[in-house]
Amino acid sequence: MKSHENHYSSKCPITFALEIFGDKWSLVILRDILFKGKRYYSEFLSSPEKISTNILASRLNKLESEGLVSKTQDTKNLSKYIYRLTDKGKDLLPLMLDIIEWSAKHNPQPGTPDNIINGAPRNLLARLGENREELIKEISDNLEQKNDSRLSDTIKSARAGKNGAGKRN
Amino acid sequence: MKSHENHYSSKCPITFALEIFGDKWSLVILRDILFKGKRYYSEFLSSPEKISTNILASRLNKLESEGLVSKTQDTKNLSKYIYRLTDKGKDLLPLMLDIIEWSAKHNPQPGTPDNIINGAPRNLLARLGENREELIKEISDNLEQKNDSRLSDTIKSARAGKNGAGKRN
DNA sequence: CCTTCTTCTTGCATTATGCAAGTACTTATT
DNA sequence: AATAAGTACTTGCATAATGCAAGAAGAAGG
Repeated sequence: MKSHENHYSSKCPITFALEIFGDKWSLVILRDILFKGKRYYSEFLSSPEKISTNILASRLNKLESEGLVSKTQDTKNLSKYIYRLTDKGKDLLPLMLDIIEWSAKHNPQPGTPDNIINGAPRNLLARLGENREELIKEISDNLEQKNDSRLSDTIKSARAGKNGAGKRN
Repeated sequence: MKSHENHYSSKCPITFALEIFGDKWSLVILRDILFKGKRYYSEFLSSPEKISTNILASRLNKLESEGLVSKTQDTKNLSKYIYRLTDKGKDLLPLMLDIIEWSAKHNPQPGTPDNIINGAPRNLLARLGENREELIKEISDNLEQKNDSRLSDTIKSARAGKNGAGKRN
């Protein structure tokens, strides 16, 4: 990046944000971490959207350099790296929930199971309407959980994704 | 788009949303309508981000076909068209406000005027914290206003943008 | 060792975006 | 009426971003 294009300059907040995560893949990666509990390169690769390896590497690198994601070596397997959200990355949770709500409202999907409303888990949407702040805190607090048994039903269903009748695309 | 790529299929809400406005320019256009009160092609062209004419035309066309924006001929000048947000487009306002809040928190900008916090108007941020729903309703209701004199201070300052000490980039 | 796992990198094809010029219609000016 | 200026685009070509397939390098497992 040339110095006169530095985005830490006087500019609109929308432009600032778009330069950091306004591409085709960054929010998909953040979704995988936030809602699917993913942490490894290979886990991101296995998502249904099929990001290619070079793009994934470059996005993870950018997200790390922007301070949204941290990268640490897995002490149990030195060829693996653990990607986690920083506080700056976790602060995107409200935004992600807004996207989910908007899509749930405007993406009519006939014939999906009862517990999924337009691609979003029903109880996640319900809790969004009831107590948004509580849900945000719960998801945020549970980010480091490795064992599903300690997770709430809301988070479990969110991580399960297309549970029930999964017709893939 | 091939039929098997139709985004109205069983898929995650994040992916659904990204296919509609997850590009470099859509949210910039929506920002101009929501916060700057812009409605004409030439007004979008004059934004500091300098979108090129072909991209602007194709994005407006896509936003219209996705139902976020409506296009009507200006009865006072038949060579002009008015672009407005539909309800589906207006429903992105909470998302836009979250982006603004995130950027305001994480985009440190030294030496900007007192009324601008990291690129966002101070009183907009204040009202976001105090009564978010009221602010959303106010901005939404005032979208059709042509005459600035009837707008609240919050909306006026938001539309003014880099008011005070505008160093451009 | 030798194979497999894991995280990338590299080279090349395809798609998206950027830039400059041109077109068609409408409005304003002379 | 003729000309110029305004407005919303389109078109052709250059550059940049993304997609795909293969390969490289260190770690783990047998």
